[in-house]
Order: sequence, then structure tokens, then C-alpha cells
Amino acid sequence: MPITFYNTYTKREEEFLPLEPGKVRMYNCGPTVYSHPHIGNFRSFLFADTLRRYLEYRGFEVLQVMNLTDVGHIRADADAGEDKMEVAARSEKVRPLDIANRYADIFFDLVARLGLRRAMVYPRATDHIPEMIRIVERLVADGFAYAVNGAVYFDITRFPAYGRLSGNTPEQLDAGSRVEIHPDKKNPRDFALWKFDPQHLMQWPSPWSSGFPGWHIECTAMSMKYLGETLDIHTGGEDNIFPHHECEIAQSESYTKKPFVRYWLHARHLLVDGEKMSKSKGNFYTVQQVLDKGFHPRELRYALVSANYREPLNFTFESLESARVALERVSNFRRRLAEARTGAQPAAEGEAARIAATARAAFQAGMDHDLNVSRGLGVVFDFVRDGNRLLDGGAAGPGDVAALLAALDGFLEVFGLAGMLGAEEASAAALAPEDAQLLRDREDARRRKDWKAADELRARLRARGLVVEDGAGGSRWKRVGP
RNA sequence: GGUGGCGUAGCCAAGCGGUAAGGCGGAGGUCUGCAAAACCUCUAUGCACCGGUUCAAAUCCGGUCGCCACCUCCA
Repeated sequence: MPITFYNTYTKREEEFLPLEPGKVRMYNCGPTVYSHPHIGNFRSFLFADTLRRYLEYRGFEVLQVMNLTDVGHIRADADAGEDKMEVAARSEKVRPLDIANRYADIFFDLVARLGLRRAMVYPRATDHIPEMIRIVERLVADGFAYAVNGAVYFDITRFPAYGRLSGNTPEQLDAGSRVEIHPDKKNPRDFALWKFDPQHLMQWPSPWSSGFPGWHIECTAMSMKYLGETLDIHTGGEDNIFPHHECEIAQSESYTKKPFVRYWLHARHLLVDGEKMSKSKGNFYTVQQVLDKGFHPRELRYALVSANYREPLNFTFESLESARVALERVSNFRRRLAEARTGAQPAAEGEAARIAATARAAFQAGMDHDLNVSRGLGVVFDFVRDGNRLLDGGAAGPGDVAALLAALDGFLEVFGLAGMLGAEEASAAALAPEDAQLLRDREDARRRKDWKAADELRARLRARGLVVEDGAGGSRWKRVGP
């Protein structure tokens, strides 16, 4: 069974075949580091992370690059727009680069807390101005772009495929009539490769002016530098399709005369309470704000990852509660396996091996299909139920347990949840002496069949963050809370 | 106005022509001193609506309604 992806460029689901067998070159549109990342940003980043994790699960080596945009971009009609980072810089009275550094640190902290694998490199736009200038120079020299009044524009009439990604062909765009006429542009839809604006705080010398790069050129320059002239996968949010990625294709392919990207994958936007997230509606949440409400990163991660990337995801706090309960179920199962594991015998031939093999095959079949995480998770929960049933039967031996645990951890690794479930901490963490004493007292009370005292002690332990569960083989405990 | 996409149970969400996965919530049950955990049973005669194609449609086609996104900084 091949892996397939829905390619925005062809608007079809296609078999995934990287340029070089076994190796995937992937570029992800990353954060703009001038504000706190919101949960919608991280839906997109977590989609990229899940994609990488699954490709690695399937045996590919993934070369992942995610850019950090630290140059603000001014809108095409320069007098109407204002650069966000400049606004931040003025209001906070610091240099733009200081702001970028501060928010980059915040971004990386969240990457770590939400358990994203680190990309090979996180190139910054401001570190690649010379590369961008070189590309623009060539585009001008080859007649794909023209300089006027200190700025450089790409001439879209020189790239006939312009519009193929988004469907916004020049003719249709002209018919749309929302295009403002810019006096320097030959065609209203020509886009800037270099800009001149004396008011802009960030400026670099160039052959055309002391100015700053256009919005799209950074991705072309940095993806080529680290991944080569043709990428296997380029991801981003759906809002990037036009104009950002459309323009990237035009400038990149004009520059190299080669296909720029083989598979374009776009994540749909996140809705909150069924509506577009916006500060004015009061439904805008940064990642930090959600975590501050007492939700564990794994719960946010699960909520953001558990819907397919091509479907709109409706985020609600109810969905986080739902995630919490669902994860507890998986966590309980894993803890049960971890505790039952008494030896490392090879996997048994029997029921456990069959359950694990069935689940693995179904998981792969689901995920191969355009990264269908809903099917993947459905398989995981079926597997949890089947595994629990087997353990309930009491016939599972060490080899069986090992087989189940290996399969489970494989799935959890793809979802970035391995090691984040809390079960490990619970069994490994040293018990406070007072808690240990309370547990011993409760065992004594139970032996005396003093149920009143036992229940009281259980309540006291619960208040201390320990949940006690009595079973046939004695009592066990786990920690709860974020 | 142009472009791309979506409407499946109380909520979230699979399904890609062969008779509705999974999670949450709810109801009942087994186990347990009681709980918890786990397991079992039930919870959509129907997939926005109306037509059409087909032996067969949630799945294909046409239309209607509703929703989202992009076309302007935005994942």
C-alpha cells in the first residue's frame, strides 16, 4: 500500500514518491516571531510534526526545515499598511530584532513543551538577505523581474503557470476587480521581490535601494539553501496558498527552471466555538493561555492533532476535556502493561501478537491515506480495548505484554504522546514519606476491614494528588493533575 | 464578484459505489467492601434539502440552502 497525499497543486490525492528514495525533503512555513503563537499556528506546526513523525515511522529519513520569519512584511499598497513588527517595536520601544529573539525563544519553549521534534534547521529571514538578493538579481537579469524606483517586482506575465496552485489565474484576478492599481507595476498582480520604504525600521543595502525583501522571497532562498532546488513536501496553513505559495512557485521555478515542490500540503484553519478566531470576538487563544488554564500540553496536543489536517478543526474547551478523558484511558492501559511487564521474552505467537499485528496493519492503512489520524486513532482505541480484554482474561504472559507495549508505543510515538502520558512519572517518582505512610495506613485499615478508615485515607490521598485503586493483587496508586 | 473547500448521532469525527469506525457524553450490566480502573450491552432505518445515474449512493451527477477559507498582514 502506497502512502498518498492530497496535493493542493493537482487537487488530487497522489501516491507519495520522494525524489530520492527513502529520503524526504520537507519545508514548513513557520512562525512569524513578533507575537505569541496562537493555537491555530500550532495546529499547523503540529500537523507538520505529525507528518514528519509518520514518515519516520514508515522508515523515511526526513530532512525538515522550518523558517522563522523575523522580517515584517508590508502590504502591497504601501501607504495603507503598517508592518506588525514595527508597530510592536514602537509600542515596546525596543529594536525589531530584540522582539524577534524574544518571541523565537517563546516559540522554541512551546515546541519543547508540546513535544515537537526539532527540525534540522530553523533558518531566519534576516540571516539570509544576501541569498535573497542574489536570487532577485538573477531574476532581473533574466527578465523575470524589473526594478523601478528602488523596488523590484516579479512580472507574472513571464510565468504562464501563475495561478495554477490557487486557481487565481491572472484573468480571473483581473475579473475580480479588487486589485488596486500600483503606479510602478506593469501588471497589478506583479508582486514585490524587493521593497523600498524609508520609514521601514529594518533595512539592508541592495543594488536597488536600501530596503527590505518582499514577502515571498525568503522561503525560496532558504528552502533552496538547505534542501535543494526541488522539495518533496511544502506545508503551510491554507491562507498561504494565495498569494504566498503561488508567488513562491513563480519566482522559484523561474529561477531554477525546475519544479519547486512535488507535494503541496495545506492545513485548514482552526475555528474556535465554530467561528474564526479573532481578538474582537473574544475567542482568540495563545498556546500559553490554554496551558495557563490548567490543561496539560498533551491534552492540547491531542485536541489539535486528532482531526484530519484537511478538515476544519473546531476547537472548544469541551474538546480539551474530551481529550483529557480519552488520554487517561490510553494512559491507564499503558500503565497496566508497564506494570505487568516482568520479562523481555520474545513476543508470543498467540492472541497478543495477533492483536498487535492487526492493529499495526490497520494503523498503517489508515495513516497511509493522506495522514488520516482519525482512522489511526480509531485503531489505537480498538487496540486498547482488545489489549485490556486480553489482560482481563489473565492469560497474558511477559511476551504478550511486551508485544502489546511495543505496538502501543509505536502508535504513541507517531502522535508525539510517548513519554507524555504521565504513567511513567507516577511509577518512577519517589513517593513522599507522608504519602507512603498514608498508603500503609490504608492497607492496614483494609486488612482490618475498617472500611470507614480506609475510605477516609483514600480521600486524604486524593486531596494530595494520589488516586488509589484496589484490585485483586492489592492496591496501586497514580498521580493526577497537570 | 472570483477561487478552493465543507455540511454524518447531544458534542468531536471516520467513511472515497455494496448496506453507518472511533472518542467524549448518556443509559443499563459484570467485577469490587465501596469506589476507581477495565470489560459487556444499548445510544443515527439514516448521513443539510430536492432531483438524477445505478441492481446498489453518505459516497457519482445536477440544483437549492447553510457554513468556512483565500483573493489584504494572518497557520
